[in-house]
Amino acid sequence: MGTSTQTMNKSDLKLIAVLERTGGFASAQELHQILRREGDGIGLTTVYRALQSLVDDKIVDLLRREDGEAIYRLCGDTHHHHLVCKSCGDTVEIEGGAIEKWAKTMAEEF
Amino acid sequence: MGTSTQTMNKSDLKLIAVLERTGGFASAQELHQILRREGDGIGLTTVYRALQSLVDDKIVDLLRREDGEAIYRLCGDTHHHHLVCKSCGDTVEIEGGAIEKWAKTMAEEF
DNA sequence: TTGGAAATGATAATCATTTCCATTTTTGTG
DNA sequence: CACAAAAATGGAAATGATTATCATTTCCAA
Repeated sequence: MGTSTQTMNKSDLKLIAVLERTGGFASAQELHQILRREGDGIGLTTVYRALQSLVDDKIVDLLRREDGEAIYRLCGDTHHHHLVCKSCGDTVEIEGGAIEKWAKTMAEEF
Repeated sequence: MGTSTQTMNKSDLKLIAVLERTGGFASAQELHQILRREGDGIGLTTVYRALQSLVDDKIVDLLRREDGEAIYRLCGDTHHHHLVCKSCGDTVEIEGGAIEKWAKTMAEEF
């Protein structure tokens, strides 16, 4: 299933570079367009493959837009937490500061 | 955009009934199959429309499977919380007990 | 009964993601 | 360097969920 190789190829590095440059979230399609616009003839298939392996290697986080489209961003872009829902298995990131403030609020109630 | 009408039609009621009967999450496709299997000739389009309006009226929660497929369940099926990510706007439900236990853990650290 | 609005559902269109597969690039080795 | 095997690449087709269209049917008030 996953192609978790520990080895980083040219495409992986390209994707990391774009994600660094753009910062924040971007979909596979968007990342592909950006690279194309910059003159890189990388194929959409390769973009999907690279993102997949980066996610497998926990170098990139995968989350979802409201419409279900997958969006990616570099792990460690900001201090954040992963919340995994016990019932549906879905994972979401929460920006660090916000959740800790919230935790503090909760702490007062308990 | 949203067809939030406050008025409940036959299809809406059918969908609520299936969701009650099955409990838990189900995708539009699954709900459609279940109804079909039970002899109801309801169309897939209608299932999507009914679910959409139930979500608009906050009668049904919409979440996502890992692969991005939309899944639905009756609001109030279980005690749960909505966590809204500040950065991406995504919303996820967390089962009540789990998050409160977690909050308790966090409380100890603060 | 009747006219119009709402509902329905089959079909086609859309769009992200995957699969296939043939071709190119890299890599290890003598 | 040369060459074979392995890995990477990308275009095209396939897939699958969701949405848009549109002709037909159901509802209901006058």
